Amino acid sequence: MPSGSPVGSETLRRLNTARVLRSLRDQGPASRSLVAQRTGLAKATVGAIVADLHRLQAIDEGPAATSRARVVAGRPGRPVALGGAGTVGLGLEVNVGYLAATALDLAGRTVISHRVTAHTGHELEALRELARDCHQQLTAQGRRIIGVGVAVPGLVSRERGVVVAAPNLHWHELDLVAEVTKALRRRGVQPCPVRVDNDANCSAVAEATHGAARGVDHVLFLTGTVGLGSGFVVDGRVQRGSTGYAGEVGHLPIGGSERRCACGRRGCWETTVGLPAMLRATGVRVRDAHHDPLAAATEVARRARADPRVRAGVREVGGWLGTGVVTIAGLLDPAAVVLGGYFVPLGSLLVPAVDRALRRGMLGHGAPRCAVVLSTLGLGAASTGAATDVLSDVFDGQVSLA
Amino acid sequence: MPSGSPVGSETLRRLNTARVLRSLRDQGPASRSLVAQRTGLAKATVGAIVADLHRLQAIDEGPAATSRARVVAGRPGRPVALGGAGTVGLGLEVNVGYLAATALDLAGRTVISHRVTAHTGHELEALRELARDCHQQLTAQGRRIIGVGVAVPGLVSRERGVVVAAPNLHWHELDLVAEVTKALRRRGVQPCPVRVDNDANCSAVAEATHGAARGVDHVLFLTGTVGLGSGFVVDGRVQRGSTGYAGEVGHLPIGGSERRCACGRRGCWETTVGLPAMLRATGVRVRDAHHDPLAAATEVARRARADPRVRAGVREVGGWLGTGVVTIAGLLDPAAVVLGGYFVPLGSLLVPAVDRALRRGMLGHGAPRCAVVLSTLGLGAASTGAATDVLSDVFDGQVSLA
DNA sequence: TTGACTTCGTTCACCAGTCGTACGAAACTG
DNA sequence: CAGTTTCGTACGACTGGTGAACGAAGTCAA
Repeated sequence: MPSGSPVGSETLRRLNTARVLRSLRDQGPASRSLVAQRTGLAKATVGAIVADLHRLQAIDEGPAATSRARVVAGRPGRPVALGGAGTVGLGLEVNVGYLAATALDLAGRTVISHRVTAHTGHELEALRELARDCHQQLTAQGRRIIGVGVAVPGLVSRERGVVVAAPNLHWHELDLVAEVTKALRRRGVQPCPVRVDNDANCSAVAEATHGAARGVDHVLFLTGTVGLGSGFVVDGRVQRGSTGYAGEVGHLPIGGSERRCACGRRGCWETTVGLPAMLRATGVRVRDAHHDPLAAATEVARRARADPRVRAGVREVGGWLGTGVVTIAGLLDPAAVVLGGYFVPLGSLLVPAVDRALRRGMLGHGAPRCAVVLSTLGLGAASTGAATDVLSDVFDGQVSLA
Repeated sequence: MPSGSPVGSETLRRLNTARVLRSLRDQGPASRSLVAQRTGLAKATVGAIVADLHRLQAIDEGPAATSRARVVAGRPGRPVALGGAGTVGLGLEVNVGYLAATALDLAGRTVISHRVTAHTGHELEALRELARDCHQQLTAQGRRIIGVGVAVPGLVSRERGVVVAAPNLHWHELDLVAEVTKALRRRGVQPCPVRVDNDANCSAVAEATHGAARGVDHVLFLTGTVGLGSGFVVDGRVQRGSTGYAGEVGHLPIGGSERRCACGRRGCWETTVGLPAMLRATGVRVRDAHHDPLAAATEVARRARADPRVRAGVREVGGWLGTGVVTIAGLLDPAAVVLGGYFVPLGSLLVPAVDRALRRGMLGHGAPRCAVVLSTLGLGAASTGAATDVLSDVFDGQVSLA
């Protein structure tokens, strides 16, 4: 129960502005009068809020509907839609060898989408440069950046803005928020807030908002790489647990494997469903699988089409995947499970396996079964999610646009 | 993201009133001026809010501090404390053969604490009567009942106010909210809102607010009965998942048991840590264990003191309990795990076992380990939690006291 | 005892925000 | 072109929070 800041009348405006924004996002463009109806606010209030948003270039005001489309008599309303040329959230992803950037406007449209490679070991410099470039590009367009989110493959402390440990990048206790903030500092420009998050969490947000599970309230995202990542998103917000370690599923004792895990223990789930386990089960050998899990999985999928033994191997891994999903889904009760990462190329075999496990394993009670779907966002997921997370502060009324 | 109701100025007052109440609850009694400092509100605002609360008998105004206790010069403040004779939340628990009632005031003090037995099959009548009695008793004291929460051993739909299935009570699709509301209806008295919840969820709330994990932000509660119940409480609120089945941990595939479960499948966790499993592992035979798990566990504990083989059995079950806790805690990342139900009498053996499993099983990364503690609330836990849940609407600012 | 000093709680004028009503604007209908 | 319907805004009333000012109620020291 965070104490937050004292509640004055500007909070009221922020909350009601957020109401209007959510209505426009979730129920589509509408006239002021319809928005008033949908939100329960007075017409005058909506008028004032829309005027504010217009001034901030957060919305587009369409022309009156053409006469043929209208049904009733009376003065036609001027439809208002999210968009405008003003406000964006910027999401950045750092990873081994590459970086990605996505900027989204309030309507969820992609304003910037970059992907650059970086020399291993020089990711931080590349990130600083990418952040600067995007910032410059957006401000040159006259846009205001609500905030910057950075997705990192590792453990992060959100409160401190620090990457606690990102082994693949060889980062430890790196104050990434400070780094990026410094990179964006420029004279005459007020600094925009920067935050850090785990890349799987970001991807989860992206899938729950723009991707395969768009609009679903409780979404479990599982991504296969060399290890395993996950994120649980409720109403657009990641559930983090007390220390932020919630969702570190790779090392849960699931699957009863006796193989020793990289973490030093035995029985970790990822020793049965990580990419190495998949390659082992299928007998497929791929060079440099660690550096490109997607290519490796695509190769496995290709071989599986011809070779029944490879298919059987994929199904075996799918079984372990299903076992874990049953446990996690039984505990969290998501409405949808999204599989991402290397699971995607193998989806045609893995999704049915997980689905079957869920059908067998979940308690019935007549509840609607949770859906299993494949990630649709691909490589831009993490940066998209980071940008979305920044924007959701506005839609939640936690932050003012002004 | 629930749409809620439109935000007017009375919402502002509700939110700020909640701020004041939380400050008094979490940081103790204080003068108006200190509350203003703690909440960030203006002195004038706090004065107005306190006046409102006083009028509603939600607070007690103490005398000025005695001169000897004071440190600084200046006019002494009149300390304000939660309490008053006005506002309470009422919690009811139905179970097989007995019912319990707890009424709490805003300070968390127990105003009513009843426990009655009921003939099996007649629990609903007994519940109606108990609700009526408590209601009458409280209104006779001039108290206002914010709401009534009913704890039920079974699956409930909170939105519909319906008990979906409570096998032990032989209830199916029972509209319990309607039943209790009807029982409380009386001419001249405005109806007070009634809600239903699972009993384990209620107990979890109670432990996280008044019990063994008081004040902890993320609390996992596990209660052993014939089966297994759980609840995950974040900042005083139960996490329910998309369909309300979150926390149905008994039938998760944990522990690798091959024994057939009552649900018809194999491998359910409760076949290794439920009361029958404990009796099996220890070789202790108790008559009517199903009807009094606590007595059965107490008998096991007694025998364990003398017989090392019984101790070994308890430890074996403790090991399975630990395995499951590691999985669940790894996923949810609670700051504390509270063991309740039949686990309590066996705590001196089970807590160390679970603790050990956590030490071995959780990823380190230097994070503070999550604590394992025993429930302290005993049989009143569920009704206390139901009452607490009702009151937390006030502390969250979702409901006005007026 | 008394006056200086400090802190508390309230009063008051002001501001921000929402609401309902009224009214002009902008369409359609016949 | 008058009648009708709906849209969007202007305006006054009301609620609630805020800072400044002020009386109240203590302590402290001469």
